[in-house]
Amino acid sequence: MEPAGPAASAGRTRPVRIVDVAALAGVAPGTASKALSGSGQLRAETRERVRRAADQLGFVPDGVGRALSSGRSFTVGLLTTDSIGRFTLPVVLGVEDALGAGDVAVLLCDTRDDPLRERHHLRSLASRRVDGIVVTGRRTDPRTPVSADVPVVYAFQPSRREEDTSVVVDERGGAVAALAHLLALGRTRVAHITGSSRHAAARSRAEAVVDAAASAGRPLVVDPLHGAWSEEWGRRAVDLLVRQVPDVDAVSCGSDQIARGVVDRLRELGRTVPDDVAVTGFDDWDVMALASRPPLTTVGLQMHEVGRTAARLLLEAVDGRPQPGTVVLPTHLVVRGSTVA
Amino acid sequence: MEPAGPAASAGRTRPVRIVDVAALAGVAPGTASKALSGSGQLRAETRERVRRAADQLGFVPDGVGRALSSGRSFTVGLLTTDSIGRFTLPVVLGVEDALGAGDVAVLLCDTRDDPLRERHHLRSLASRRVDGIVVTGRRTDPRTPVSADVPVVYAFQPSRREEDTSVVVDERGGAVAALAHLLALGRTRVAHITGSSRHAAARSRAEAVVDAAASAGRPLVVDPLHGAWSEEWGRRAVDLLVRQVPDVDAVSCGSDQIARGVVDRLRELGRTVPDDVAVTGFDDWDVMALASRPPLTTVGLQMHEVGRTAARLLLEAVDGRPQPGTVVLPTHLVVRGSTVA
DNA sequence: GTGAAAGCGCTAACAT
DNA sequence: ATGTTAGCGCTTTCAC
Repeated sequence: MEPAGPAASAGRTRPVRIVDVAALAGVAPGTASKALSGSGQLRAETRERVRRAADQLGFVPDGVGRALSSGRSFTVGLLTTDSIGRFTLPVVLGVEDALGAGDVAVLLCDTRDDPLRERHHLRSLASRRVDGIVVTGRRTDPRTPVSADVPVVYAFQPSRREEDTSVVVDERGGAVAALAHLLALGRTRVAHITGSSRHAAARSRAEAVVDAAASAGRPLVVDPLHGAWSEEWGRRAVDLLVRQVPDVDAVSCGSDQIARGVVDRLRELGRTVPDDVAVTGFDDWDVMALASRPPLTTVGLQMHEVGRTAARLLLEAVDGRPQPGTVVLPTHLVVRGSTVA
Repeated sequence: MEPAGPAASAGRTRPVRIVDVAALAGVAPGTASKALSGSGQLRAETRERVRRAADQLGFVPDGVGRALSSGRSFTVGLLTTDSIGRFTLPVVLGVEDALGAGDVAVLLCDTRDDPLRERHHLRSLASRRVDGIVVTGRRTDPRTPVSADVPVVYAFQPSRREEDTSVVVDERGGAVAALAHLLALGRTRVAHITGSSRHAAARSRAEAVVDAAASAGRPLVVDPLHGAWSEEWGRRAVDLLVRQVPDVDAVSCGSDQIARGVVDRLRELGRTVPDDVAVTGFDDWDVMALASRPPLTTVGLQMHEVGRTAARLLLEAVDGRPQPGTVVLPTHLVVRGSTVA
């Protein structure tokens, strides 16, 4: 098993080990280890000499050996409960970003909502001695906690157990901000169109809008319209809405997809957006928000930041400073043509 | 460092090692190892006894120890050259799918098109002693090969070096199939609207359409219109097109986004799709293809299969059976309402 | 067919 | 401040 693969390119030389570095630098392996890891008490000159030797030989420490002796693998697991999609993707990237910058690597595990697969992956992660696990999922409904022997942080989809560490987005705050924006524009007859009430996201956003509208003295003109998370539903909901409330002048939507359908249908019915009706979306999904005519005012979720924060909290926990509880990250209202001309 | 973390849940017991299993089964550690890995010559009865002991203790072999002694980490790297997106995502999932099913884990590395980051990640992968690397990227332009000491397979975006192993999609074939479909429908005045000619994908698809149209005796009514990969360009291109060729009766598009813009604008101009003008997309991106009115006939790319195939080829190479050269995967024409009523 | 022993490459505790 | 020693958990010769 010496020089095997033909696909190699540059230096297919027997890998350099720390003993080689130590020998070249004229020190003991243990000393070389300390010098390179920055631990222990070494003369600066020695440290430098070892470092140069390592550079010269192109030494890349063997993470496997290190993991075995140190008990830390410098690797974390990233468990996505449903297939990575539009929502989880930025979370994944945020995690990778925050971790990869150090030298912690990320093991990707996709469970596809299958408990069997989840167990399999947790086993696999355990056997690889990961230092911690980030769990993420597309829905916001709290999930059953995973059982692991290492710290776990939940990103976007929180754990049902409150003392676990979760990082979520302030959906209610975002929904309220969008509504406040509409009211500040002088709109008085606002409706809310959103997705299935079986999703916590739809429920909490709708509740927040209803409450905020009521306490502003401008209750919604109709109860929230629940349907699918699709453009098609957005279009259909508009038909229902204008029949009931012909003079509606603002629509707050539960997603950008719905909002795009709403905008399209309003235009087809001869209503001008935003002059006749102002519309807000939710998610700030560029593909929808920017392609819409006019582009959508919407609530940005900063999913990337959710991932980064989760990664940071995980590293803290791995270092023995767990932070139980849920961190709620603020959203960000992005104002575009669907509310102001 | 015994029972440390507070975040754990179920069995925070000192991990079971193979010596424990061996002791319970009444054999030597080496024998237990053989029994569990299925190697060596053992009496079936012994093998079974060890297996039961392992089950009973809930033994999960330590991958780190195993990697160190066996030289194989049962882990591969997944290097995405540009941020994982709509195209690379299914590839990533395909890779994870094909690998995770066995017990090979996937280390996720996102380089964001930054050569420095790429080097950093390659180093990280090398230090973790991955058994191989899958490289993927959103563009189809061949890329500079990566240099690694382990087998590498390129997925979707091929390597510039032909003897490397690459898995790509038959874009030309897909483009030709879409055109053939339009011609079979009896359309005679076909145009092609696509993305920037700086993308290999736009160029090769356009060339294929031009050639196939010409050799079918139905040359395109205008040269391919190159622009952006956006709905907006699709809409604008329609305006240009109908001015030049008022009686155009089919449009082949380089992407679903463009196709959706084309369909929308045609409808706004009073042309019926597909009766007056038939339109084909490319990618089969559900968000666009299904939300379009009518839904798009389009070329499915089977990116998931690209990932799976790449993973399989990588495992072969890791096992000492490299398969140099490029594998071209077929596309799949999905017929919907934008070409047939 | 099974046991004993020697490492894989590194770090950490202890000696010096 | 540096060298020495003893493992981390597993696999893999090589004896028996």
